[in-house]
Amino acid sequence: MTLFHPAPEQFQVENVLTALGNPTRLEVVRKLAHDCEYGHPCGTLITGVAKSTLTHHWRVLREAGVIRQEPAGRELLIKLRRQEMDSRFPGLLDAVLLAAAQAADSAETDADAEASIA
Amino acid sequence: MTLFHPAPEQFQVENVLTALGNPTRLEVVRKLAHDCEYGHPCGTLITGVAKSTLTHHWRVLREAGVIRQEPAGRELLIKLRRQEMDSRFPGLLDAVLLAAAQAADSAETDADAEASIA
DNA sequence: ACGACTGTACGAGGATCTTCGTACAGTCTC
DNA sequence: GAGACTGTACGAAGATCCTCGTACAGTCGT
Repeated sequence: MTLFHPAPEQFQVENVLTALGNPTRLEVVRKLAHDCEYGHPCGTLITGVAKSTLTHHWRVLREAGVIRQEPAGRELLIKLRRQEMDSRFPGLLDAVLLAAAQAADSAETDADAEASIA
Repeated sequence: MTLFHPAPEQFQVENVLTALGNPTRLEVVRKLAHDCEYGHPCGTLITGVAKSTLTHHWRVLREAGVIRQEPAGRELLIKLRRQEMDSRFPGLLDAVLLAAAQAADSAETDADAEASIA
């Protein structure tokens, strides 16, 4: 049961975009980007989702080249493959993260606006 | 039958990434980016695909905010909404187009390599 | 008005994605 | 070794996506 990690030359734009095009996965990637030095155990990033569902999302992200999963004891530490992604697709990850951050900001602003109305 | 075009504030990252995550649509966007001043009629961008299939792809791209469809006589001219996309998600479209161009290059290199072997 | 043309709308089939529950493999602690 | 823990593998159900054929609306020429 060795997990497949593609080499940077094997990264495909479509796969990366599809992987990041899912709200759950995009949220995970945002959290990982926040402190990308340390790896996070699989179970600590998202709550309220079944384990097997998460496994599915890890697979999609991993096979697109977005994340790396490294065994550490009985856990698998997840890290963003930021450097490799940047070297293959310069600026892509940054642009997506920036866009996602903007979306989160405007969502907060909306919530504030609604709250101030109520 | 007025086609819906979202305002830039309504653009959502997930939709844009999903729209660009499809090979057919990404190819279309690349062609549009090549000369984004002029609009292309719907039928002139891709061949070998059913009309109704194209209509589906135009809808996905349009509702994500990537393209605009303007009536012109009996045709609909398609343009990239590059400026609006850039103002909402800075650098995103450029990064995707760059990545797609790199992918196309490496595909050509692969083809050349295979051809030189054969 | 009529026919040719461009492209959307609708419905259907097949493939893929998302989610879940359950079962299992490895690892850590006692 | 027994039990708790982390996460994958597998199978299934439901939703969504992709593709197509056909039918229709609007426009241009004659």
